[in-house]
Parts: sequence; C-alpha cells; structure tokens
Amino acid sequence: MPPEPGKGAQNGLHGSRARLADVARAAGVSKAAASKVLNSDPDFSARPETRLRIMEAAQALGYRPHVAARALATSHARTVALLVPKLTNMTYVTIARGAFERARERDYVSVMSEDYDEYSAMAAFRDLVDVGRVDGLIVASARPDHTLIGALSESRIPHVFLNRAVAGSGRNVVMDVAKSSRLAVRHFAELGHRYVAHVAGPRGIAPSDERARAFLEYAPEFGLEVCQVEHVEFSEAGGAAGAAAILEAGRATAIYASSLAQAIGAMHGAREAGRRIPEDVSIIGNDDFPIAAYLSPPLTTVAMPLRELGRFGADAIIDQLEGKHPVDLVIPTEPTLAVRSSTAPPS
Amino acid sequence: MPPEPGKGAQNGLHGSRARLADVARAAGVSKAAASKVLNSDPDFSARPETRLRIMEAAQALGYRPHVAARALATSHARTVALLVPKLTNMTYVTIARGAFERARERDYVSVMSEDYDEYSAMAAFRDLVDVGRVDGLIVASARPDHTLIGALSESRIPHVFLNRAVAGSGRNVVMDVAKSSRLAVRHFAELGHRYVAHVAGPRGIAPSDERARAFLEYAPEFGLEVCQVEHVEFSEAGGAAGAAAILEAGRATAIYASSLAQAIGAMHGAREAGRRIPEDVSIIGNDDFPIAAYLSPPLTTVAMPLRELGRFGADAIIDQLEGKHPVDLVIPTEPTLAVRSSTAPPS
DNA sequence: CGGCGTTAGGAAACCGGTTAACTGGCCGCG
DNA sequence: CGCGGCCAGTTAACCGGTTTCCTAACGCCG
Repeated sequence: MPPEPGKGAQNGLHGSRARLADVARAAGVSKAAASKVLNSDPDFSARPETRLRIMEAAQALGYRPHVAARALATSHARTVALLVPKLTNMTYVTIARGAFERARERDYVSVMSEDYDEYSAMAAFRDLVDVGRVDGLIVASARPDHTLIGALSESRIPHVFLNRAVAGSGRNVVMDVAKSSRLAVRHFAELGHRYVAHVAGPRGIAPSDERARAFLEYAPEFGLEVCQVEHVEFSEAGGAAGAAAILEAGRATAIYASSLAQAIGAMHGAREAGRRIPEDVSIIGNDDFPIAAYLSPPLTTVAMPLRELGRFGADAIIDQLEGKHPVDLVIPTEPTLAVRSSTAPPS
Repeated sequence: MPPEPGKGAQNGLHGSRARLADVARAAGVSKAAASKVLNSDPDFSARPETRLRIMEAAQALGYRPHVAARALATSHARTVALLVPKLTNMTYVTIARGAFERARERDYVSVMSEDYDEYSAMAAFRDLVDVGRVDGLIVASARPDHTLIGALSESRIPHVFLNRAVAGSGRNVVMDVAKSSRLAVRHFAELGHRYVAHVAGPRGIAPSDERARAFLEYAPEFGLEVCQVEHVEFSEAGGAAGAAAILEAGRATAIYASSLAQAIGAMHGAREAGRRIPEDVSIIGNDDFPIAAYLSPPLTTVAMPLRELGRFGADAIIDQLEGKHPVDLVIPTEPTLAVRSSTAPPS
C-alpha cells in the first residue's frame, strides 16, 4: 500500500501527528462534522454511514486530539492539581495515587504540588491556576488561617478539600476518622487495658482534632480512662516526644498514635523510656503500610482507606468541573484494624 | 479609581484574565510588539520607552500568558513527565521531589506517572506524549526488555533515563552508586568484620547490578570476604528473604542492603533467625530517611543524594528540550554514611 | 534631492481544535 | 403547487498566543 498522499505530503518531514483536518479530509467531511462525531455531540445529526467513515478515518490515522488546541478552544485543560503538605509522607502519596488513578480513568491528568508553606502554596496557585494549566484543585493541605483558603474562595476556581476538612466550605471529602479512634479504643478495651493515651496530630488540622475528639468520646464508652492526649507534629520526632511525655507522666498502658510515623517515633520513645512493647505499653498506629509488619515488634495499625479517599477526591473535583455542585462527603469505605504484635494485654 | 474600561467592559462577567491583546491595547502597541517584548525576542527592536510601557501594562493588568495558547502556537507545552516504578516508594518520591522543584525553577511543570507494568507505561505514553501534553520524559523506571524503551527511541520524544541507566543510550543521569558500596564495605572493615554479604536489588536493574559489582570489587580491597550476594525485590519482604538466606547459609556478620525497605526487612529476617543486631549481625541500609533513626536499633545508612539526582534529571531533560544534546552524567554530589546503632564490631 | 539602509513597529496568517449560524435538499402537508 | 421543517451536514469565527513578512519614517550618502 502506498503512503497516504494526503498525509505525507502535507505534514512535511518531522513525523507530526494526524490533525482533525486530516481525519475530516480522509472521511470526506468538514472539520466541524468530524469534531462533533468524534465528541459524540448529542445534537448533531449524521448518517450512520458518515459516522462510521469518520470513526474509521480517525482510527486509521491514529488520531488523538491535541490537548492544547482543545484546551484553548474550550478553556478546559482537563487537568487538576493536588496540593499535599509533604511529598515524602506516604500517607499523602497514597492518597495522591488514588486520585491520579481515578483522574486518569476519567481522562484527566493530575499534577502534584507540595504546599510546605504559605509562599509555596501561593506560588503553586499562580503557576498552575493563573496561567490556565489546571481547571481545579484538590487541596489536601488545608491548615487553619491558610492564605490559600481565602484565595480559593475569592478566585472562582473549583476546588475540594481532601482529608483535611475546612469547616463550612461545603466541599470536604473525608474518611470516617472517628471510627478509626473507635477501633483503636475498642481493641485496647478488649485486651483489658484501663488507662489509655493518644498521640494526636497538630491542633487545628481537622482529622487530628476529630480523631482526638472521638478518642475522648469513645474511651469512656468502653470503660477506659484517657490519661493524656498529646498534640504533636506528624513525624517520628513528634511521636517520640509525645510518647515520652505520656509515659513520664502517667499510668497509661496503651497509646494510639495518629500516623505511622508518629507510631514509629512512639515506639522509639517508649524504648528510650525503658518500656518494653507490648509488655509494658501497647501501641497502635494509624495508617497501614507494608513496613508496619516488619518493625520490631510488628505494629498493630488502623488501616485507613487512603487510596479510596484519593479516588473520591478526584471524582469530587471532576464532578464539579462537569457542572455538579460541590458537596461534603464522608467516604463509605471503613477503616479496619490490622492486629500485630505491638499490642497485648497489660501485665 | 474607576475600573479599567478596557478590561471590565471587554471581558464580560466571569473575571477572566488579561490577555495579550489587553496588554497591547493598554500600551498602545500591537499584539506582535507586546509578545516580542514580553518574550524578550533578541531580534526585535523597540524604543526603551515603548518596552517600558509594555512591561508596565503587563504588570498593571497582572498579565500571565495562557499556557494552552502558547503551547498551541509554539508546540511546546513546557511540561515534562516523570515515570517512576512505584509511587509509594520513598526513594522515587524523593527523586521526584527534586525533579519537580528544579523543573518549577525553570518554569516547567512536571507530571508524575506510575509505571508498574508494560501496559501502564504504554498507556501513560499515549495519554501524555501522543496528545502533546508533555514535551519530554524522565524515565526512572527502566527495566530490561521494557517495551517503553523501544517505543522511546522510535518516537522522537526527548527523554532521559534517571537512576536506572540504559546502557548505550547516551542519556543516563545517575548517582555514583559504586561509591555507596565502597562506603558500606569500608565501614564494615573499619569495625573489624571479615565476612560480609549483600542484599541486592533485582538483576538487570542498572543500579542494583552496579552496587553488587562494586561490592564484590571493593570488599577484597579492604580485606573482606564476600559470603553471598542475594538478588531480591526492593521490598521489606525481599530484604527479609535475602537476610534469611544469607544467615542460614553463611558466616557473614555484616549485611549491606540496597534499599531502606530491604534493610528493614533484613533486620526483621535477622531477628526471625534469632540473631541480635548489631551483636550478631551488623546491617547497613541504602538511602537515608528520617525513619532510619527511629528503628530498633537505629539503622546505619548510606545517604544517597536522591533529591539532587532529581534536580539533575530535570535539568537534563529541559536542556534537551532547549536544544542541547543528551549526555551521560554521573552527578557530582557524593553519598555519605550516617552511622547509627545497627552496626558494631563483630563479637 | 533621490535612493538606500535602518529602525520601530504593524498586519495577518497560523497553531488545531470547537461551535454558532447557516444552507441545500427532501419530505410532508394544506 | 407552495411552504415549512427537518435532516445532514458546511462555513467561518474564535480561543490567545507566536511568527513571518511587510511598511512608514528617518537619517545618511552621493
């Protein structure tokens, strides 16, 4: 078969892609017809035969619409950005993974951006939103008094808050965080503990506050006494400091830490304080990753549906871009407990 | 001050951005002049005064060029993609972080894509490259016989191989991996070990092979005998299996694992085999992350310059996009040793 | 004073799509 | 038979930049 004359001749040397005009010409129709058929425009009428010719031509030429051209014409880039506090935190990366995956399924691309401070967040905003690179924002990094939040509601850019809710925004997508505290508390109770403590995340961050609140609410329901709630950073160092404070002061025999890093830090802190795990103190971490099973001792964790959360986040923003109204959503997937050896009855 | 008539009137209701035409009008020049001045086109001449008017108008209107329009006109999206094997691996995320950071500094955006198998890689290729979304690819996921590599050299898309070199490609950006083995071996020798082993990554992956090769090369130079080199997956499970095999068979008193996850797995494996760390067996991990300091015992690691690697990777692809020829590069930053308590003299 | 080379900038085509407005032909109906 | 309406498309404007080619005005020179 000789090379398609309409193609090689037109495109010159550097193997450029087929354009809509090429498809139209090959099918013997106008660009408009080709465009509408390929986008299955509902109020465009064409003979089945014509449709077929267009589809086949597109197929044969390997036509893929050029996103920049389409973005320019429609003013939609089919791109969303995900703002996370810290890229090197597996929690956010797992959320991101779910979001990316789902966005891709819906034919959107996602870009990730780190929001480590006000400045970087606003820079990201300018470099992504202001130049039309992204249509919507998934914000997983909301902090109290964050400049970004004001900027968001002023600008009319579609956005959702993921994981870290912003009260009253009406666009929060979160997990059932209270249930995770409940699982931890119940496990401690079932093991026979009486005195429990919580290494919480920083104050003002919605899931931290909520997890702490639920811990305080549910512990009494299971007959437990809460000795202490320590609000510390989401890091190993924070966890270590929290555990140290708890173990120095109180008679707590069980600690629930609100992240994996904190739990690892807490284990370290407990050892430093001369406590054995789980004989002297039981520890539960939040968020389950493979590493938990390989720690010494293997860490009991609450497995949060992070990937699902990311998927729902992507759906939420894309729904919004496609015209739906934003809503608050607690995702249906529930946390589960992964019992390992860092928890045992008190001695 | 009344609202700028040229703006509010023209743009209608929904607060749209200033366009080049707006800037041009405000400065009393043509779009062409505005474009050339704002892009500092070297062979365009304008009076200093005119330049100033244009710059000031752009400033005043908060003008930012619309990326899609520019991409369409120039056929450059100023976007690169980073292909990593697995998003939930801190090593790659750290590399990605460096790459993102550097790309941003050079006014590019990066999208990250997971390449967990041939299919996903080719899908990413289609969804990103074929539609003109990205101009270049940073491939950090090269595996032997990967379909992608063939596709890459066929298509003319600019790309670099990061971390995992592809022999003969002439576009590899890597760290001095041999030096990491040398640091580990030397540390073991200085502690007085005689019999050492290596938990390596899978065969065929460039840095795995190179690290193993260097381990075998340098150990004798320091008077050490290599009992075993186990090629296993880059995971905790792999590390555990590797350590088990090593400790069952041999008299090795020191193990160098080629990733943090493997090292954590190896520690687990050693404990399972009834060995104490570091009394019975010393362990060094590769790649230093905060968590290493909080393990039990705190893990000695070789700190690889992952973030720097990412930065150089971004530079390499962007240089290529801006016309330079691809080259092989070993980045200048050298690995260092972070000594902690998982290593000690043999008993 | 006429011709020529510069300088400073403008007009318009183009990138590759989308979309509003329009049209020719055919059918049905009064 | 004349007219309206629908079907099956077409034409052309437009999105917001970049870039090629052109020109008016000016100074210089012979």
